[in-house]
Amino acid sequence: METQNVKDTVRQIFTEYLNANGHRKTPERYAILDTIYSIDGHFDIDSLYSQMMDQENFRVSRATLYNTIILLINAHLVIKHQFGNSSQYEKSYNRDTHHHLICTQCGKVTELKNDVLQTAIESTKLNRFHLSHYSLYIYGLCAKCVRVNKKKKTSNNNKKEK
Amino acid sequence: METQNVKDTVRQIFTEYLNANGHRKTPERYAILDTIYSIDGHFDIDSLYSQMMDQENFRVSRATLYNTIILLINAHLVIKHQFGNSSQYEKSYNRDTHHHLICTQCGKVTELKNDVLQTAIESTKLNRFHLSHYSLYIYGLCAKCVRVNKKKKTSNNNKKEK
DNA sequence: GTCAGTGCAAACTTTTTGCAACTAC
DNA sequence: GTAGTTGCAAAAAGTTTGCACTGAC
Repeated sequence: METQNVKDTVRQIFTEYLNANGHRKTPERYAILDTIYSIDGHFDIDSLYSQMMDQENFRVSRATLYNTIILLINAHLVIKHQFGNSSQYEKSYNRDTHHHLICTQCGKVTELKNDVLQTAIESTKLNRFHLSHYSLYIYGLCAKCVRVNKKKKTSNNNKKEK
Repeated sequence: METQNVKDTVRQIFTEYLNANGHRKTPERYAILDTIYSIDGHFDIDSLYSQMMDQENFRVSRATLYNTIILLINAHLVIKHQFGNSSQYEKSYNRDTHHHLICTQCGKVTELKNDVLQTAIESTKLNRFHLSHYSLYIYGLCAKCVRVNKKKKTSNNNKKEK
């Protein structure tokens, strides 16, 4: 599906959600939705704020961003993650299910797509619990940081030998 | 393994970690470790602070709690979670690997033990990434909240019909 | 016209930091 | 003795809230 198509579809879904819940259809809300669906990967409130100011030239307050994000989460158009210090978000419509590799050293987040894993999680029987969505965070060292650590170790050993 | 045994073992592991990294073995650090290994399930800094004050009668500052927790995470004796607003922690030595069911309505966190799932995750091939640990968070509604919602829905329908 | 939604600033919460006092080594 | 640690308070960072104003309905 093309980007524009996706944007149209999610706008429609959002409209239905707003109608169904008696919320108003404000220009801010659609501008925020549009901006989010222009972003690939993760973002936090601050970078969304900058993006709207600089790229889209649309002025909204942070309070409105927080308010709207909650609506979008409820409409299943955005999902929320909590790695690092601030909450991270990402668009969720028309996206493949994926998992996250998080480097504990540099904080870099990489997406991992794996059908076997996905099936295993989704077919798990849950007692007395009604699944909505899930997040798998895999922590470790990215290739770059493994290299950095090896170098550091070598230079430390040299120091000790002196 | 008995609780006291576990406590002795983790104290020993912590000592080795502190020695290996040139950190001092202060009474605060051991008191914090001990308290953490008295807690079942998750805790945040605030509840750890209260627990040390009230139950253990040991006065430490929050700053020291934050500092020490980082050491314990590095020593693989504690793991950190980020559901809800504040960071949650739990002891990790001698604990079965488990996953988390998080109710999106009431925030209740339940542990889920599932070997099939665990094996599936651990046997996943990761390209250019060196795994350290992982967290699977499953979001949805707990049995209680499903019931609450059903009731609410019914009473809403009644309202509409009036 | 009405009330939900917005912007702004202040408040609040959680975590980090700077610095003087303390203490493990 | 001297550096690593601690406690305290202040600062920072992220998020929520109160309130007057605005605009969607």
